[in-house]
Amino acid sequence: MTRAPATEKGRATRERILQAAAELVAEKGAAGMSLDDVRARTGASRSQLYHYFEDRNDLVRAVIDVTTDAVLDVQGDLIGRLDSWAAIDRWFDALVAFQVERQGRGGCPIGSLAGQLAEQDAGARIAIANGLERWEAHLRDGLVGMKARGKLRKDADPAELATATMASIQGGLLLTQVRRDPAQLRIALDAARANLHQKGKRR
Amino acid sequence: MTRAPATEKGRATRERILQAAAELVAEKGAAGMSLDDVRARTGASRSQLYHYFEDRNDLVRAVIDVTTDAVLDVQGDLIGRLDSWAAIDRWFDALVAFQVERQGRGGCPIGSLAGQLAEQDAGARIAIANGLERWEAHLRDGLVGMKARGKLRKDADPAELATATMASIQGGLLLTQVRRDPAQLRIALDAARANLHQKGKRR
DNA sequence: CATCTATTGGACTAATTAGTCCAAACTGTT
DNA sequence: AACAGTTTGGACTAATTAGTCCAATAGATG
Repeated sequence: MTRAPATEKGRATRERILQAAAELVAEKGAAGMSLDDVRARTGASRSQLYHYFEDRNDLVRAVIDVTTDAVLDVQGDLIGRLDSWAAIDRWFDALVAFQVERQGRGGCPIGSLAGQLAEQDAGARIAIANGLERWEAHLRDGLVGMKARGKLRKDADPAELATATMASIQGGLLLTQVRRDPAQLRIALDAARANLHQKGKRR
Repeated sequence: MTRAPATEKGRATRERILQAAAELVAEKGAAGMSLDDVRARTGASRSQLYHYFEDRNDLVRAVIDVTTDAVLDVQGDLIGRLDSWAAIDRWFDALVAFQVERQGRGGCPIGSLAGQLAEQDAGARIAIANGLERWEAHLRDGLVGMKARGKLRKDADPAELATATMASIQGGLLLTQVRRDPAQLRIALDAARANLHQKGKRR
């Protein structure tokens, strides 16, 4: 049978494979990651790949989860308490700073996978949706808290605000990636911030 | 030599190949489109592919351009005169309606290619950037006109507003695609609209 | 130690891939 | 009809791909 490692050694092997696969997907895209690449980078044998993963798709889906973990991890504390304007500003600034550092390369590691996999593999699409949901939940929770403390107008809908903000983030990252210009994300986030502050309900 | 067809017949062949390639990229992703797929769908021989295109990458880049044409074309008149609130609302409504019709599938044909190609092929990245720029230019032009006619506040920056709006569109489409829920785009566009109306300058 | 399971090596298959090349067929021009 | 350039057919190469299978080894457990 495949899948869950029973020993510590097995767990380490699985981890090694998964880590290498995630790197390769980030470097060469999901379609560009080959099992031979993974083997070359880890020294693992074919048997090991198929011992810990059903098949290629299973590995890719695991990569999505591990990539989500990494994205949330890199945002660290910032994302944990998004319940004040100052915290949100710090978070936005960090997102932009990260893109400046990377010179606009790479886009969103999760969002990029959407275009690559959403229409090709239903399981992958769900995994990506889950990843984005985990992300969005942090913001939504923060906004709920802010509303409770009267920092948001009374008829504001934290869920919708969180969604609109995520859209600005993803779109801003996409434009940043394609144009190699972090200012694109800055502009999108400034607009997202204004929308959060927005006082009047529309539509 | 390759490239430009000299006769009408040649032009038709090139067009047939390009059309099939664009369909296949839309269906199976850029990496999933194989030259044999194109051959099968068009009945073209290998020589024909390499007669009209340098290589696979050249074909993909041509697909990007033709896809951009199609995206702008489908938005037809709506996109030509985005110089009133009513026109913008009609445009947004049409974008959402289109996603409802497609049940949230597919995302943005251009934006999806970004995640697939931006980091793998510099030429493709440029082509995508050009495509998005052509799109954004329509909105920017409309906003410039609105500002001239006093429909936008005096210190509004049409270029930045257009960029922020494009980010909302792309992000909204990405969320719609991943979640199979056109309401995601609706929410993003409502926020974009509010931002366009925005009176106060921030930052 | 004996045994059972987890882990690993690696040969092998079968299919698909992009790209090259040469000769044939077609088309318009003189 | 003869010629020149364009277009086409398709065999061929060389590389890469995911996946299967069997036997060997390592490690834990009684």
